[in-house]
Amino acid sequence: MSNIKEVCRLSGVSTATVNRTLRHPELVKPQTREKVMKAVKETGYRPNWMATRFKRGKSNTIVVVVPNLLNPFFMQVIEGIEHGARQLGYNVLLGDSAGDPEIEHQYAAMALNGRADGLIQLNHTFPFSAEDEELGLNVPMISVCDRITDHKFPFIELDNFGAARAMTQHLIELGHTKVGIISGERTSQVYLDRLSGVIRALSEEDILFNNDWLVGDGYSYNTGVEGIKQLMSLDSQPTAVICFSDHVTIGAIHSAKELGLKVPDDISISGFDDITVAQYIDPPITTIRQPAFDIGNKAVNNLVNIIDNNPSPRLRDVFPYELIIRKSTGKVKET
Amino acid sequence: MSNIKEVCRLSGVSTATVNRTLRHPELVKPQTREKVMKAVKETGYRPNWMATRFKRGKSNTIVVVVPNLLNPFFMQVIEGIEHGARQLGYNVLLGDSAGDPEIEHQYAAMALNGRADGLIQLNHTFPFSAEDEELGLNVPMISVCDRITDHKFPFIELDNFGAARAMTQHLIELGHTKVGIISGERTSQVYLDRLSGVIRALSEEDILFNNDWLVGDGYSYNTGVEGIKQLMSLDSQPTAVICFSDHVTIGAIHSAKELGLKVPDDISISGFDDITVAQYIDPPITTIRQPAFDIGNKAVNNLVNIIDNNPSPRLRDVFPYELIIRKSTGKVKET
DNA sequence: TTGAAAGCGGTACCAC
DNA sequence: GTGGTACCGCTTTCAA
Repeated sequence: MSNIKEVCRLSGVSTATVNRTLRHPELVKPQTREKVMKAVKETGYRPNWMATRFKRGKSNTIVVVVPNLLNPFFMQVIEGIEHGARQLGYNVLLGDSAGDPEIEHQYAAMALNGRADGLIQLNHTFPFSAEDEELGLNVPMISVCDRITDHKFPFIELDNFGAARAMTQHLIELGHTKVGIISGERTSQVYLDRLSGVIRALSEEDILFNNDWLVGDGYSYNTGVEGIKQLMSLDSQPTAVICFSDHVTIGAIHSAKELGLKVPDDISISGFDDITVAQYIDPPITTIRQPAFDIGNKAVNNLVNIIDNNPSPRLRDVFPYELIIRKSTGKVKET
Repeated sequence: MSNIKEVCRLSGVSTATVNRTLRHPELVKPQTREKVMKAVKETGYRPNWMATRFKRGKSNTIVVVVPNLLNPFFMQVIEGIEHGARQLGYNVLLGDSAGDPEIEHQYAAMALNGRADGLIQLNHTFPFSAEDEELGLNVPMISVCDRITDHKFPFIELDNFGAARAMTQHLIELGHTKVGIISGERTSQVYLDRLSGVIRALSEEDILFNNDWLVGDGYSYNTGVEGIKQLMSLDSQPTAVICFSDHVTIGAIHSAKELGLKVPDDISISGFDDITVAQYIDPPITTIRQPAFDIGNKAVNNLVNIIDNNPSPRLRDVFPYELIIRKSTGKVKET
């Protein structure tokens, strides 16, 4: 790999001029410019990225910490991040934490030693460890899809309360009063917001929420499988079940069918996210669409603003949901 | 952010000693070591990553170029890459090319200016552009899941020929002789390998492959939807269809059902990849399992060996498939 | 066992 | 418009 001095030798100018030619060509006399460009071409010179970043004291890199790469919803958020980052001149370091706090810590630390300029966190757990407290104070950071409770970090999220409420209203309109939930992770704020959306919609119609119908604690297919088994083993069973992610819904529908139930004739099951496959499931899933790409895109933009010291005054950015009605929910069965 | 000099001041030693204490503690007198460590703690010193990498002339970073983040199969490969990279002390830069050669080129160029030490390519298109020819010569690079035809780059892939042959044999055992294909991208070597696996298995039983039954050119759900429509509009229709990815299979099953066909009673449909959702589809998909995580893991390991100048003598690494028989394939319908 | 010092390759200020 | 040069922060050689 050739360096700037090589170019100097060939073109007979100083490093300053070579640099100027490349960064501010308008300040260089055309003839000089040509000489330099010719030498650049001949040597195949490309400015050393490390040297440049080092000198400038900026990495133009952000870290994205994800709990799980296999969920298309997260990946769509990351698509949005990646797309935005590229447009803003940033690179994306992928940090698959697999839920391990130690790994999260490693990735988070990258923002402390100049490896990265900022951090996007797709989890709701923070600080990752006690030592990470300093992160929050010193590192541009933003939380997506979930809020970090009790900490003052900017975050971007769906109107989870409204979405859950709308889904519940949809079920009530279909005649359901016995509404169950297969929840996502209980430790998250998202869980609380969605739960209260459901309860609110029910209470607006004077329907009482039955706590026995609240099961599940995760986002996997198996959460749905087990959730349905659990709900269907109860003496009094819900006629409709809201799952907190489409993966859970897919597991739940599968499980319901295995128990001999017809969806939606015997039981209505709805989802969250509207991942692409939702429409190809049998029956196609009624769900809440999240603008995942836009959320990711907004996240980088806000993050880069923080990095550039133009932080948005607001801590919270909320995106609207969209209720997508398909075939996995239907009128309540007459009994 | 404090630097090494700060630590020098506080501990009263030279930069050399501070550095040694951190990198080769055994060479430093215990008392000195303590002094230094105390100063490190007090200042919260972390060696500047950019400076270190710059000085060492190595980025410890690899770029992964993916055509599509929404396919769980790719993502599982990337999980394997990420996991292996972390263990080897490397970071992963995510390059979502979205199939755009210009973007691929941008990411590929990172390996030419010291931004990254190497490149893993999950596509089969290369060179991305004419200028990228130099990449192949100068940059540690490895191709995964697909082979770059006509270029001498190391690659890692499934035994696609064997897998397609095994799947076809499975269908033949079920009595099928009319076997159709909904193909993945036709420009890829994977396509050719799988196609010839199917044809071979058929010819071994003296069954002729009908070219009208070869449709499709992609990996999306919609490829499957359209593929089935196309096959079912023929005068003579296949009784079994092999899809080249599970996404395609999911679309195909959905489409078949919409046409009023029962799977597998009226038509058998099989897949490739064994992504997690395959088992939750109705009917659960008969498919070829690819050891995606291991493939990714192997890829980084090989790549890092190349980076370290210990390239494996072999250009090709093949992983074994596993035939997973579920319910989307069944005995041929008597007519 | 420790310290002095020469870089790594660009960048950008300042002088001409 | 151009060139000389100090410097970013760390690493490592060499000498003490």
